[in-house]
Amino acid sequence: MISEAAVTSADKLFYQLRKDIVEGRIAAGSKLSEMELSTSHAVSRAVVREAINRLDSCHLVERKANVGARVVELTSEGLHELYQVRESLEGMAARLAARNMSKDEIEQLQQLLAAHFDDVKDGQSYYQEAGDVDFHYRIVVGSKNQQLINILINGIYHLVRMYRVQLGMAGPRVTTAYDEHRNIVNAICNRDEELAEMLMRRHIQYSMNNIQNKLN
Amino acid sequence: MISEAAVTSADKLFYQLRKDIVEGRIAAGSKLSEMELSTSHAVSRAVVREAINRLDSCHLVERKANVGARVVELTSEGLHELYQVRESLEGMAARLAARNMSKDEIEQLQQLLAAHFDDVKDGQSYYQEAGDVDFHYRIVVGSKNQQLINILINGIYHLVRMYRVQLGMAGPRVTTAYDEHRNIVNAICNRDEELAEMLMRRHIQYSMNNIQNKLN
DNA sequence: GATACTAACATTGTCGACAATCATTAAATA
DNA sequence: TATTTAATGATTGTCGACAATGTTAGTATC
Repeated sequence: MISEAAVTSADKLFYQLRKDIVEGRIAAGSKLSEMELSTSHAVSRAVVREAINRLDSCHLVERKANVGARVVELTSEGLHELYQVRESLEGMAARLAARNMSKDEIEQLQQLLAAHFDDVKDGQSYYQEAGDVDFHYRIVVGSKNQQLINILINGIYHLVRMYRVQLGMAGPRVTTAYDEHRNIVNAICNRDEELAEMLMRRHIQYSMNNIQNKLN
Repeated sequence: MISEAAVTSADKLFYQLRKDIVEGRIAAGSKLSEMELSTSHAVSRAVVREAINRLDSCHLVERKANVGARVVELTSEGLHELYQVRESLEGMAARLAARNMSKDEIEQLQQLLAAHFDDVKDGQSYYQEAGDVDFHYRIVVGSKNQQLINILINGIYHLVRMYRVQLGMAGPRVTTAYDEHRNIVNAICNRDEELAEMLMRRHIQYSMNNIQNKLN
């Protein structure tokens, strides 16, 4: 989807730990011991420290000086706050995508949606999440705003995925999410910035309500 | 304004370098040499590396593996992108502030505005920027959204300040900005989320247009 | 003279050891 | 017995040295 070449050891460890945290192999709220990771992954503490620093950058762990780093906890408030930020940023992304996406990019987006539709029709809800992620990625990238792309893709999305993975995906939203996606694409295709932003914000609000239920 | 206790050496160096970059003592686009900083600040390269990593986290420098870190460049596009993100996030902050600020906090905000007004009346535009920064800080904090607070205050604001400091503050916006602030406070006081967000977004758009002129 | 290769240099990445700080436990005192 | 204090152990912070990579200058070849 998006290539992240790991050139240095710290890169590799960072990607590995990020994956382990997002997918729950390292439990939420648990402590990250530098020594332990150092021995288990066969690298020096320096690269462990650098990896942990980067996890801190994308808000997956919290560091305290002279104490250590803990994986963030998944709470109802945290999810709420995260999705408010997401609503705001992705709303802007949709607006900018309507302004800046090329005809080609829009066409590809429509094709993606068509493929997505076939999956829904055939009842293959298995691919739904990957499709959803891909959809949002393309719009964010289509905004052409590097700052925005960076904050969302290198930062917030991993935390979002952590909530989704560890709380389990919802079922009955598959088809309605498709309709929402279609309307957003139409707005972008019509270069209607205002509508694209509004629809994206609502889409994310619905999405949060859907996950929120799992947490209570 | 907001206390950041520097407990470790890396903290101190990070704050120092951040200040030097924001205020232009370390030129935009220049390279950060680990050895050089290590000797000039009398610390080991390990703390320099940690400090640089943190500068990377708040988008003040860009790192390339096996090559090094450079201070970001100040470009017209960069400013534009930054302010689009700011508009989106601070708009949401104003909305949430209208929802979540306590009566006390709102009253303090009004007092701040009154003091600000006295300054404007007396022609002391000198304090205008500090006042403006303080104003925006309080609304962001008033949102009570930790994720939002973190992204803005520990991340974006320093880059914003970098643009403002190095491009010089604008003059004729002092009084009109005051009016905009007053309207925003009124909306928050009336718990009008919709209006608060809209006014904040416009306020930031105006603010950007004002700085944009300096770059061309 | 321009280009490709090579070698020396400079810079970043990684490592293991030591110093500083925090957490825990045990002892002492009220 | 509850609370404070001291000492011990474990963990993080910092350091200097070595390894790996990128850069540059010089040489050779076409």
